[in-house]
Amino acid sequence: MSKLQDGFPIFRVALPLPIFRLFDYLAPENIDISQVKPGMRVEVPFGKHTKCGFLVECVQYSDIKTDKLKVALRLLDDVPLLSGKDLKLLHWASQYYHHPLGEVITAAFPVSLRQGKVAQLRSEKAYKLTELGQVIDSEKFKRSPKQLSVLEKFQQHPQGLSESQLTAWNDNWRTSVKQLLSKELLQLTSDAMPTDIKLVGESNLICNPQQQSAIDAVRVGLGHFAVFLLEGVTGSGKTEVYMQIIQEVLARGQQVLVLLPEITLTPQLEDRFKRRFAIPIAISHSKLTDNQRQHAWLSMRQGQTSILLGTRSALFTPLKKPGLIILDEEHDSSFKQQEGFRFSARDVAIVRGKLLNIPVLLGSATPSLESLHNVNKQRYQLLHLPERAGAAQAPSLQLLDIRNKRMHEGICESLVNEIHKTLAKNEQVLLFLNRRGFAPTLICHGCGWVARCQRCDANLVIHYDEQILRCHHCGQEQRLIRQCPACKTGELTALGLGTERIEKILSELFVEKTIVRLDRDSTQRKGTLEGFLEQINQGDVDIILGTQMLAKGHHFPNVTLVAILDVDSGLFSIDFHAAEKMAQMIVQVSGRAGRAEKPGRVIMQTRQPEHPLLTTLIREGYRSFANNALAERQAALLPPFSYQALLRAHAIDAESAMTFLQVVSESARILGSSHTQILGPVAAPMAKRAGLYRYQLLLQSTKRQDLHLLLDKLIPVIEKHKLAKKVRWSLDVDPVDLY
DNA sequence: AGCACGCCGACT
DNA sequence: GTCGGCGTGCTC
Repeated sequence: MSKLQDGFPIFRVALPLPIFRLFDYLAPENIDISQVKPGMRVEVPFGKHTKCGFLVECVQYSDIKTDKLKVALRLLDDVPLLSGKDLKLLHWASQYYHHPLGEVITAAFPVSLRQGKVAQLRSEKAYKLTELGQVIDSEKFKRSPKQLSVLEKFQQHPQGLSESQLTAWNDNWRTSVKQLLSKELLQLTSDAMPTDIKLVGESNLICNPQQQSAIDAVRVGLGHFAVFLLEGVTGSGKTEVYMQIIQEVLARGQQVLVLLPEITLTPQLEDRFKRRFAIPIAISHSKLTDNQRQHAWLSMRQGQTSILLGTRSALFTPLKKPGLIILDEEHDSSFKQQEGFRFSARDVAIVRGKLLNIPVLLGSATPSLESLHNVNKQRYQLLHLPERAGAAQAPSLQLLDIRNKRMHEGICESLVNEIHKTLAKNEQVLLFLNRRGFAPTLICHGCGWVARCQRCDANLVIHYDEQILRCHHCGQEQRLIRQCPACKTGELTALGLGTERIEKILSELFVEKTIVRLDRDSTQRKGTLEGFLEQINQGDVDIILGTQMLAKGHHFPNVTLVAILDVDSGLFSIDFHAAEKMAQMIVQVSGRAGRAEKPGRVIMQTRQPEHPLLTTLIREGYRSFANNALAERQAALLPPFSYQALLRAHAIDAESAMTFLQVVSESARILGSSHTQILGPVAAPMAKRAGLYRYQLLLQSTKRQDLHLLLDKLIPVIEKHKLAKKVRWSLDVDPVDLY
């Protein structure tokens, strides 16, 4: 215990470590303590090395003996990079998700700032032609077409081009520009930014009354906290609503944060925003370089950019003048971070909106049950858009009972006929199967041997194209074998269906037709997806086949028939979220099809035509389904009518993972209130994965406060446990995947 | 997390 | 006799 003389304060510092403690340091000498503010980055000695931490507070006392305290090396910022409100948000998140503060704060910063680099917005370089460059003759560049195209680009822009303009034109400009600089055909220019970019954006579309009232509702709400749930199917004009509200926020001189679940969706929205708003738009997602993300982060912090479009990790970007947070496709589980700091970007966005006192706009065609529940509780305001803008009709959903029907390897004969009819009308067909590869099982017809992954409790998936067997859980691969390793004589058979196999079947059934398969395997190379989409929209494709990828974002106006080949696989899951996800998937896939004059049809192959989930969804729509599902959750006291936290543990041996959780569960039973339930520990649904044995303990309570108090008490027990290092454990508050 | 310390098996 | 395996404990 040490008290120091006045004016000799102690820094309490959060370090990016997986431990819950803060670390105390003596303030550096010769420092003006009145200028020191929480949130500033501090460089501190730590063990053998030095680390970049975050100042949490300045105090006069420390529980650490004075001789043990080290002196902080230096402050890295003149002013905190995060506002007091954003720091408060991070403190809240650390407490709510029971994750160490240092790691939570780290998550809010771009990589280079985490490492203690100077937070300076690097000004962009710009280039223009030299005099020599202006008179170059193209003959000399026959063998370097890339350089020639760069030169030609510059000839069209004599004032010069900035780095971001070049990137917008062509991602791979750097090498050519470098070469042209050394040939003295290009030069750096410090002239003002070229002004030949289009300054006037497209004008607003005319809205229908529902769109207009949604816009008005949020507009009126600007300037204070409120949550709006914009419910509107694909084609109902959600984006137009977003853009008109954004326009209003911009007019007030404020900034907008727009979050999307996936990277693949950003370019489309970016395009539409760029056409509408004649201002720079910052983009932030994990496929960008650290520098690009830092640039977006700093330019929002300094108020140089007013719109940020990003994924989950962009949620914590500081905003100089926050005006609105939009979270599109709010039901999407990608908003939940699934490792490390397991936060829900949707839920944290709402808390952020509350702290910043600005509205949060959630959008979806298939709102999550949580959000609908919050609407019912009048915590969120519902804004409903009509089925589809204009004359377009909602696609019709129908079940195709395939029991005892003649099948062409997974495709029912009557579906084959429907596909023929659709193609005959020169319309496109979309087939959905959420399983990639050729077949999920390789089995011996002679002895029943099945190809299993050595490291996981899973079968190996046949990838016929690549002639390999691959585990979809750990990625392990081996050559596709031809002989049964067990009996050496039996015939090896591919059991079950994957997209690769369906593609083969389709090419046999529809010989003359062009078929495109879109899944993780077929679109691995950068740009292939874009290429396929272009091909599809030009009408060069007859049948589109794919996985989950197809369910998001992309719209195919000439598709009039959508078939979901295996709808049953989502109906029988141990995870209570499965039904909700299945219904959302069906509606999202069906939203890919059709337009005004050509309404779409959705056919779902099933062996469960009476299943209440399917029948409710089809006869009464998503909202009825959701109401039923909520009633079921309420009866079973499942979320959102109770609160959950899942403690996962994995280890090389099953024994230590299990013992660890047993010890924790015993403490939990003692420490919990009468409103908390401790379920387990049990083996995870896939008990062995990537060579590790996995167990889990579910904590549940009808009172959120009780659950969190229990977790507060449990964390020290977990940390102190001697197996805590051997067993890898993680705590997931509000889990969305019970796997 | 990263690193040091420390105590037990197969090797020059 | 040592080198190194990873179990344990500490970092202000």
